[in-house]
Amino acid sequence: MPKHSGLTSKGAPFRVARQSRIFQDVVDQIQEAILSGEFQRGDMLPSEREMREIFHVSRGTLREALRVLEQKGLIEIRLGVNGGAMVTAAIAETMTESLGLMLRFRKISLDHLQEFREDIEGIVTAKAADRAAEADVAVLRSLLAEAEAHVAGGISEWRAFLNVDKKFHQAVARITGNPIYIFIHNMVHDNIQPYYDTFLPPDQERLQQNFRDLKEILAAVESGDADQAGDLARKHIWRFNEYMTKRRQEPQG
Amino acid sequence: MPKHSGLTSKGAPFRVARQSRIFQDVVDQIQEAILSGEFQRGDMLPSEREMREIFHVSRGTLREALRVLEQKGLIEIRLGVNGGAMVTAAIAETMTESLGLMLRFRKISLDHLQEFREDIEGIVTAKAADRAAEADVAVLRSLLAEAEAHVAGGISEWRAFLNVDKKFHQAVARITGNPIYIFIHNMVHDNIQPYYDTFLPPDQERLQQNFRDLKEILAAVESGDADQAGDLARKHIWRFNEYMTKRRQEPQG
DNA sequence: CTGTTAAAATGGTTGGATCATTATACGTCG
DNA sequence: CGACGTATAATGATCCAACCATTTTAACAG
Repeated sequence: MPKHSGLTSKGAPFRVARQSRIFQDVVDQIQEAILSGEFQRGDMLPSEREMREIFHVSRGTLREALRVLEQKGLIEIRLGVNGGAMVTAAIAETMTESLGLMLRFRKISLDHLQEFREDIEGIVTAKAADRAAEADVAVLRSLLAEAEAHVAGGISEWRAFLNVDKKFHQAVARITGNPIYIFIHNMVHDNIQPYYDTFLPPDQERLQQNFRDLKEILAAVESGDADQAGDLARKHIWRFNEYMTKRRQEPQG
Repeated sequence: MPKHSGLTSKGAPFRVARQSRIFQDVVDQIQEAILSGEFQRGDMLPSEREMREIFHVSRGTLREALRVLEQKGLIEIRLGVNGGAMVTAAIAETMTESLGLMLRFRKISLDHLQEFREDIEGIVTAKAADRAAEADVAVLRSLLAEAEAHVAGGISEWRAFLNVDKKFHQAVARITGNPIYIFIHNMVHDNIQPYYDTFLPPDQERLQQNFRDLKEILAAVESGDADQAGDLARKHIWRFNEYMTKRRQEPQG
């Protein structure tokens, strides 16, 4: 059971009524202050010794509250003079970490994640094809040119190419205009990437294949053909997944 | 920046090298013990006073570590004798909470979430139509019958109907065989539900419409028509979103 | 002006004491 | 004997006061 969801879910009119847990009250108050905009991203919370007096709690209790807020991705704590708790908004990062935990916990497998990634990439790309303005397409063209340069450089620029590839897909996600797709896309990508790094050795043929994929995807987006753009994106991811899966099972043989 | 992702992402071979933070070391050790299976779900960690001696840290430091693990969804702490830190695996719940934070933080809007939900529901249902075995269909049929009974009961059973509706969609997600879809589906649902409760008053006509939707979706799944199943599911969600959006803007005038 | 050093602010850690909660064992009374 | 209250002990929650470690800033020496 989550300690408290954003709104009282389930229609149940009662809360768990757990008194105790003073630090939770501190967490709630600070969280509200942040969410209400009273503290903006980048603002510093008062020092621990000040807040200790404000809330009338011991420093230990206050620090437990700060640990929770830090883990939620709402604040970041730095050391030294002028240090302290700074408001951040790294919620997406904590979700990425949670997905990583699920993977390591075997609640989901890499295969599952790969399947999901195909779908997300397909949907996102299809939507992008529907909604892309000329300026958006220009961004993609620019990234494609960058990628082409790295292809010319051969496998020595493999990593640089992958970096541009990531930027390309991020740019596509951004075109949808819906930040959830950007979040989900990054979350999945960041958790799959380490496996690519481990099991996908640099390879000239795959470098070129990848580039051709991007080129075709861009063409489909340009022409506004959502269905084809989606299909191409799915196949693009699928190819990589397929190859990685093979490589992943070879070594263990 | 996330304190540490599941694997060293980005290919950067270095860590941030922050010494300090003894509690982080404790967090890492306990987390590893849990992820490695040394502690299974339901197991109890030693008491604070025991762990204080094991790790050679003060109780305050240890408690900060436990707070972090609790917030991560890895443990749950209960009070009283026989209380203590119990290993749980409520990672999905923390992600649901994080999505709620994003909503409240205005990093994403309800409209964005609704769009995403249409896509997820469409994909999931299409996949279910592809993969449903006879036993799976039987479960859906049973749920549909349950729903029908509540429809007959009229709007007084509105909430009961919604409950079955949720179960139906969850069952569909389960048919995909991919736990990510279940997670994502629940995460989105649980964050949207409160808005439905607030802005969608019970209504006989909508109750029947909803039931008809489920019936059609089941039929599509039964016949294995993935495309139609996906379309129906999308439209099903879309209709509700559309209506809610209208109602949501009326009161504000 | 530059490099070094001292001071101060701030988070991090410690130890010990006490309070609050709760399962369990015990005992009392019907 | 059984139901109900009560004492007990284990465990987390909180507090307090001191001290350590890190880092910025200012003062200072050359």
